[in-house]
Amino acid sequence: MTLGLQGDELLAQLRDLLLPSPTTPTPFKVESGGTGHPPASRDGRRRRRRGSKRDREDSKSSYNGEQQHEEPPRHACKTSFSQLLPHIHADGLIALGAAACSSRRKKQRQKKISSTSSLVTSVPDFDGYQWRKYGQKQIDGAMYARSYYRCTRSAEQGCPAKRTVQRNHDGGDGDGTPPKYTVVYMGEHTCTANDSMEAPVILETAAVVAPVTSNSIKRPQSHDGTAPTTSAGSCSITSTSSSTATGIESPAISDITYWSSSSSGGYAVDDYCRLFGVHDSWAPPATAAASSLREMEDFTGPIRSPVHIAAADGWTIDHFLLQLASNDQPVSHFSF
DNA sequence: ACCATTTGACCATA
DNA sequence: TATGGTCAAATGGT
Repeated sequence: MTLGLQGDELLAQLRDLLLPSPTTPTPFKVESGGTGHPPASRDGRRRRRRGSKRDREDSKSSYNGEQQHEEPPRHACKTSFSQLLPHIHADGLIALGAAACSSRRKKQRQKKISSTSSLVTSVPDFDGYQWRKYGQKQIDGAMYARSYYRCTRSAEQGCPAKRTVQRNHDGGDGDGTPPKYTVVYMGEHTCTANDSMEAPVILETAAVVAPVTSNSIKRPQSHDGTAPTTSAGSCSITSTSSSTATGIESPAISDITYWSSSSSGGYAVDDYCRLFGVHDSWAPPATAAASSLREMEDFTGPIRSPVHIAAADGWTIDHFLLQLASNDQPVSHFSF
């Protein structure tokens, strides 16, 4: 692959981008404890079980046959996040509702995440973080269902980071172009990567066609044909944020990156595009309320996207370009 | 048996 | 009321 250019320097930058966020001290303290709440009224909700695959197409909701992304191993998933949320007051989250402990009826919800950013990519899965899917929904007017993910560490560390992935209308429709997905990130990662594997990494995915067995951060399980994970990489990003604007300048990205800023927190999901020559065209999601988009000039925030480098021979190669920056081990490459 | 995924139900907000 | 977002039981794969 080619990280050749100012390798060390770029890595250093990447590291700077990566680290701040995950390890950024947060104004709040999340307690990872309290997860072991009893499954209160466990059946407070589910009544009937739909057919295994899908037995209701007429239903207004869900499953549209697309969007199956991987799902990282769930950690303390079943431990209700609601338990944690009340303690979270990160810039992005506003806890709504009241205590949510016993009944699901009182489940807590948070909304209004001020820090959001979106990006369009053909490989939404590899963004260096591990996500756990917690829902999928057919959005009104959208051709494909939207998948909801949250950081796998949300339970353990109360990381408020979330993201939604939705396939765009265009692309991937047999015309040879890989499907594009609009990934919207919400909230900042406050989790600290302790485990080697879950450390924020920049992933380099060299994919050329072929349904790859890329095995970067996630499990191969849902990587069947529908899995968007691999394919020629490309991306562009839009972001509505601004808080930690201490980014580095990436003079060369403007032509492929757009972002809008309006709130706080930022995802610089993009540098890697520049760094590794990933290209993509920004396809403004039809309904994307992405406000004012403007060319990205000063780039800020941590890198959260995958790095895709064209691989020869049609093989997909995933590399972990960067591992936790905390150690001075600049780069680790793994080829699969 | 365990674990990840699916997906209808539930809930909050617009 | 409509829609989006979240929960968690059930399913299916390993």
